[in-house]
Amino acid sequence: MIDYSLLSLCPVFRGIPEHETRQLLNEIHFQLKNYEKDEVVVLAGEEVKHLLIVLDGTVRGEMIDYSGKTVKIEDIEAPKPLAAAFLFGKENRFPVTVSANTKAKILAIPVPEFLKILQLNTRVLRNYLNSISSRAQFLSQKLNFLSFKTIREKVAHFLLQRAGDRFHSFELNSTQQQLADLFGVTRPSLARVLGEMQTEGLISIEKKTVTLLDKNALNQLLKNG
Amino acid sequence: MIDYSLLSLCPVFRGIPEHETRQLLNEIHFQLKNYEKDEVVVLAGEEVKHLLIVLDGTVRGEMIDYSGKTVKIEDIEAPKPLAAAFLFGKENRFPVTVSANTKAKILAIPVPEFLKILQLNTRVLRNYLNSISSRAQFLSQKLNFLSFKTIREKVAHFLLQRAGDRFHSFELNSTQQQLADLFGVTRPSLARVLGEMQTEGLISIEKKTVTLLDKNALNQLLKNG
DNA sequence: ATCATTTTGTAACAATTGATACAATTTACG
DNA sequence: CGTAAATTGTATCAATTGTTACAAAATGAT
Repeated sequence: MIDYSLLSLCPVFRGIPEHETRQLLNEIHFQLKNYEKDEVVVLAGEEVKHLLIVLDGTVRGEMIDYSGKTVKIEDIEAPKPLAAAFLFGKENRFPVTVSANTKAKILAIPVPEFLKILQLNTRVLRNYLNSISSRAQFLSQKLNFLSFKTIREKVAHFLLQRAGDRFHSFELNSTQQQLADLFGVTRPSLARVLGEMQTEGLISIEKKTVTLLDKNALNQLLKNG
Repeated sequence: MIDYSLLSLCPVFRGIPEHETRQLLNEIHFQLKNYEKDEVVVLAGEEVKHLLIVLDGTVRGEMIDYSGKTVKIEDIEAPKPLAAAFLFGKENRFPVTVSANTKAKILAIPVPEFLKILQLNTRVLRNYLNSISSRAQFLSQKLNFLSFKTIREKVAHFLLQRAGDRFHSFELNSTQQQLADLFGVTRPSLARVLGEMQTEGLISIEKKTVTLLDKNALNQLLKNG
């Protein structure tokens, strides 16, 4: 019924031998649900009572705006979990409405049963902790980055991080456009700031090599932000 | 040696009877470390190998900027954990250097031992999962909020969220200044946008009562952002 | 009710960034 | 090497927001 070799590709069960996964699932209650194309899997706002893992087919998450219309779409394929980050915490409700893109099979493990698994198997526990921790760290970094308001600050932060403690120059392996997208600004605006920083003697750019000429001044830019 | 009643006030051991906590700690290896005032507890960049819980005194986390100077300070008091969010995940290194503000006593539980506790006690597991999940959810919300670039978008999002699906008006219990701080903008800029929205017939403000006159238009603002 | 304090509305100007366009330079590839 | 494509530098103008200042309105305390 369940393709256990597929499950071991899922972030939660990664690195766990097939027979061990089979054994784990034997110890607990779970449900296998089949959905037809375009059938609704969960509604936004519904309480998250199960860990849902897509075993077959793909599903889509649709944001509903405040007037009730569909906005954004994100696809989730097998064998990915559906709401792994919302199983616990204060607001454990689905942020999106999920519908099946195709015929889909979904494994639903009730939260208390999943807790049992976490306590039975150290590897699953580590996998799960790692995945939500990584997510929190990723969000934290991104948030920290967004806290810099001006382009100058973002660039200074980026340059200093890339150079690290020891070095004063490094190779830039992305284009200005990619950088601009990362910063959420337009390409000409980024180029303007880079140009200004060069004329001010803060940095120098030679082809793809960036050299930091005045690290203290760059740091100063961050403090006064 | 350890004040177990204090430990039960710590987020990780919340709601666990004193004798149970004592029993749990008996099952594992841990260390109790004493620090003198201004002694360094951990260095930024060091790998996180233990869950650290402040049992006595207070410590401070100091960000080190790229030139090696101290920047920001955050105080952590007993009985709070030190790096609970960085025990797992890809980048499990301390983001800050931590020093003792006063004489301090710190409980250090090695990560593998903490994993044991998580598997022994469901309540501790739930506590810990809830705390890092809540953190991720909080960050996610904040990030989502910051994704709105213009003040109009931020205001529209805020208004629609506050009103919810059903209502068209609500009481504002904060001042414009507080709202402006929340949005990360200046007070006059916020007032300007609120004024514009009123003349455009999107909202009306009467004292502290905000009424949404055109929810569809407000939603439209978010989509085209 | 009156007065001091806080909050809000508004205006003028500066600073920053976005949008668009185009030339100069670099890169990739035959 | 030479040419097409991609990337970068730069300019101009519009839009948004910040800064500063001050008056109007609301609030709170006496």
